[in-house]
This record gives sequence, structure tokens and C-alpha cells, in this order.
Amino acid sequence: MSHISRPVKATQPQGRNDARRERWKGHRQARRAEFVEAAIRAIGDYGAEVGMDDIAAEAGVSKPVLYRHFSDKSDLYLAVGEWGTNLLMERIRPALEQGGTVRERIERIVSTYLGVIEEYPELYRFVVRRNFADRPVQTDPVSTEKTIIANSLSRLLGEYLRSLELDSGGVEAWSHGLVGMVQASGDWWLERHSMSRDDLTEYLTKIIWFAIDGVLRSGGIVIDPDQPLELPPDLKLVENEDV
Amino acid sequence: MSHISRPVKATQPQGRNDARRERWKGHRQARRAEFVEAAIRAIGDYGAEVGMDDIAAEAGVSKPVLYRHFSDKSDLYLAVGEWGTNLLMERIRPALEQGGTVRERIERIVSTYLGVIEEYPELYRFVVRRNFADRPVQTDPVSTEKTIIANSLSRLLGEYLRSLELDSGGVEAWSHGLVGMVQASGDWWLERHSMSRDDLTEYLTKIIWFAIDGVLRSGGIVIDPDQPLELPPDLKLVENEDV
DNA sequence: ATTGCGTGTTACTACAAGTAACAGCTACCT
DNA sequence: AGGTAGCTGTTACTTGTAGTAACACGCAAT
Repeated sequence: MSHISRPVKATQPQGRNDARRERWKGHRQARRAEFVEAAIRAIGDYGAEVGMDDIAAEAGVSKPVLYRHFSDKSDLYLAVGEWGTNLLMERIRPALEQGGTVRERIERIVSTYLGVIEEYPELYRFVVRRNFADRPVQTDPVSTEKTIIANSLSRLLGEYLRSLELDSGGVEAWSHGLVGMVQASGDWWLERHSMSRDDLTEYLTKIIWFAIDGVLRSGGIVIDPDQPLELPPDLKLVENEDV
Repeated sequence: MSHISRPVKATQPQGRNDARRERWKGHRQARRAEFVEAAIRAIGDYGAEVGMDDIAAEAGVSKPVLYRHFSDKSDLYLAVGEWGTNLLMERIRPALEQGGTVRERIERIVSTYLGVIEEYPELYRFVVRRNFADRPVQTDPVSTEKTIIANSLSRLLGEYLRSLELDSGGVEAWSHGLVGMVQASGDWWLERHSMSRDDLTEYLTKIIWFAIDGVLRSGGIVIDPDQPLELPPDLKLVENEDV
């Protein structure tokens, strides 16, 4: 019988603290993070087709050790996707919080995104293409990542439209659509590289602004994309928060 | 030794016609089409996770018979994707060729697309999620399908912008982006179904038009989306034709 | 009668994900 | 001092699915 249980028991027999458990608390999380990073290095080396044998070898352990921290390959895949999502959000957050015009804000977000997929192309392919159909969409890192960004954009657009007393019924569809637009263009660019990142950033910024501008104009609002715009200060990116 | 070679030999020993070959010419194609349709039924029954055993059973044959017509599972997956692409193009073509206003044209295309993924949800998931990473993007049915549509849109937009003497440098990125937008919104809608198809169609039609309108406006052109628009009559959807 | 194209089948291989079953270390508890 | 909970390590092994070997057969054309 394996003397490691998965998941770690949430309760203790006598409800008493046992320092033996505390001893390993942070260690287990650090170990898991170490394996995720090993997976990312292996993906970089072997490509999106990487197997659990290669990931274990990169981590310097045998497969059973990996399987003590991840229930299966899709669990590891999920953790890798979360790593990528966190990286992306860490990079995008400053781009959002920094001031400037609408165009500058959109440009920074798009450029940051393209920079991340350019820096980690195999990781991107691993995450985007290796969708495990047995997982509900909610736990799919691609969908999770897109949903996080789409929901944040929904909230931004929704609050803005409502503050202008415009119809906000389409913000969820539009947000997913805009995220899909950037991702699809990025996907094409990653494979084709027929233009520079700066050129693509500019073209995408334009069409994103045109789409948003059209929504505002349909409500009679005209905004100059090159004037600084104050956004609601409490607005921040949150995960899976409904609009 | 198997007496079936893959692929069928293109030449004959004496360069003489042998009617025994002609006997099977159409049959082989019909058989293959039959297996593709069996695969589609099996996907409908078992979901996107369907295995080759189940597909063979649905076709009423054993696996070796399937493998005489498809080199591997990804080859069958490719054929299924082509089936889906052809279905989509067959449905979209009338929507494109029919006259009307810009808004009406866009609306028909979007509605047709959403209708197809609603009618074949498991097929959609099979094609969209089961990307075989060992296949180059060019033979990936998802990318192929999106590329066909994006390239057609590129050509439409490019010719239009050039006829108006506007910068058409971004049409490829925009086209892939617009296709990605519709697909991402459709993906979200298929999982969430939080609004009707007609509502989603209307919202998507709006933002697509806003995006295109913005491109035109940036060149000083203003077009009424509710006026009938004559498109170049020789323009038609073609596969992988460069802009 | 032979041959080229198809059909059929079961048993089998290959590979990668995932696990059984063991040994051992160390800090904490009794 | 001895027992225990948490971790570490390993190799051999199972499982499931894709894919194939190797055979027999039918039928129209040669």
C-alpha cells in the first residue's frame, strides 16, 4: 500500500495538531512547482508532444514521484496552463494599470500577449493544441485563460457601457470574440511570421479599437482613442467573476 | 503479405489498361466516404473521445479494413474535418452569393456558422479540440477550415480596400482575427448557451461590421451597412489562395 | 487457371500512461 | 528508545488504445 495518500487528508483523527504534517506543508507546494517548471523545460526541449517519461527525466525523478503530485497527465497539463496564465496575467497587469490613451493601453496588452507566445512557442502549442476533451471547459487551461481575460474585458466593457447607459447585453460575446480575435491572429502569426510583431500589434490594436469604437458610436458616444482615458480605479482583473 | 498497397499504385507494369483496376475506381472513394460518415455517427454517439474500435464497429467492419483506407487516426480525423469544412462551405456559399445589404450578408454567414456548430456539437468538439500536434498546421482541419475562410475574407477585404486605394497590409491578420472572433464566441456560446442564437448572431454581426467599418472609416470611406452592396461578381471562396 | 482488386477475420505488437509493491530517511510523538 | 507520519527512492508491471501481421476468400478480368 502506498504510504502517500492523494489528496492529503483534510482532517486528523484526534483533531490535534501534528507537527509532522506542518513539516511538509510548504515543501509539497514547492516540489509541485518544481515539477511544473521541469515540464515547461521539457516542452521547450522536446516540443508539445512531450511524454511523462521525458518530463520525469527532466525533473530528475521517476514517474511514480510525478504521479504523487499530479493525478494524471491532464492534471499536470492543467498546472502548466495555469503557470502560463499566471505569467501572462503578470505581464498584462502592468500594461493595464499603467496610464495612457485607449490606443496605448490596447497596444500594450496586445504586444505583451504576442511577446509571451513568441517567447514560449512550444508551451503555447502545448497549451492551445493539447486540449483534453475529458475535461470540462471550466478546467481547460486554454478556456480558463481566455475566460479570465474575456471576463475581465466583459467587466470593463460592461461597466463602461452601463455608465454611458448603453446596451451591455453583448459584452460577454464581444469579449470572448475579441480574445478569440487576438488569439487567432497570434496563432496565425506564430506559424507564418509574415509580418513583424510591431506591425501585427498595430493592426490588431486598430481593429480592436474599431470594434469598441463602433459599440460606443452605436450609442452616440465618440471617444478620441489618442486622448488619455481615466478608467474606474477599482477595476482589476479577476478570475471567473460574472459580469 | 498484404495484397493491398497504400497508396494505390499510379503506374502499371506494361502501361496497358487493366479493367480490373477500373472496376474498383469509384468504389474505393465511396467506401472511404462511408467510413467518414460512420466516424461522424460514432462521434455523435460516443463524443469527441471516440476510439478506432468504436468507429470500426459503427462502420460494421474490423479495424484493419479502416486502416486500408486511412493511414492512421489523424488521417481519419483529417477526413472528418474536411467533411465538416465542406458542409460549412456548402452552407455558407449561398449566404455569400445571395444579394442584400452588408449587414444581411454578414448576418447570414454568422448565423449559418452558428447553426452548423449547434447541429454538430460533438463533431465540432472533435475537430476543434483534437488537434494532432504531429500534424503540420497546414493539414490541421481546424486551421485549414479557418484558413480557407480567412483567406477568402482576406481576398474580399483586400480587393475592396485596394479598389478604394486604402492600406491592405493588415487584411490577413484581420481576417484570421475575425474568423477567430466568430469561432471563440461560438465556442463560448456552445458551452454556455446563455443567449439565443439570433441574439448572438446580432451581436456578432454588429461587432464584425464595426470592425470593418472602422477600417473603411480610417481611409475616409463611410458605407451604410443597410444599403445593398454590389460585390465583385467573380469573387468566390477558394482554398489557400494567397491574397 | 491465374491475377488484381477488393472483402473478411483474429491474434498480435508497440507504446505511453499510469500503478503495485517494495525499501529507506527524518523529524515528531509517545 | 521505539513507533509513526510525512516524505524520498526504485523497477517491474498493468492497462488501454492505436496500429499491424498474416491468413482466407470472392469476383471480374485476363
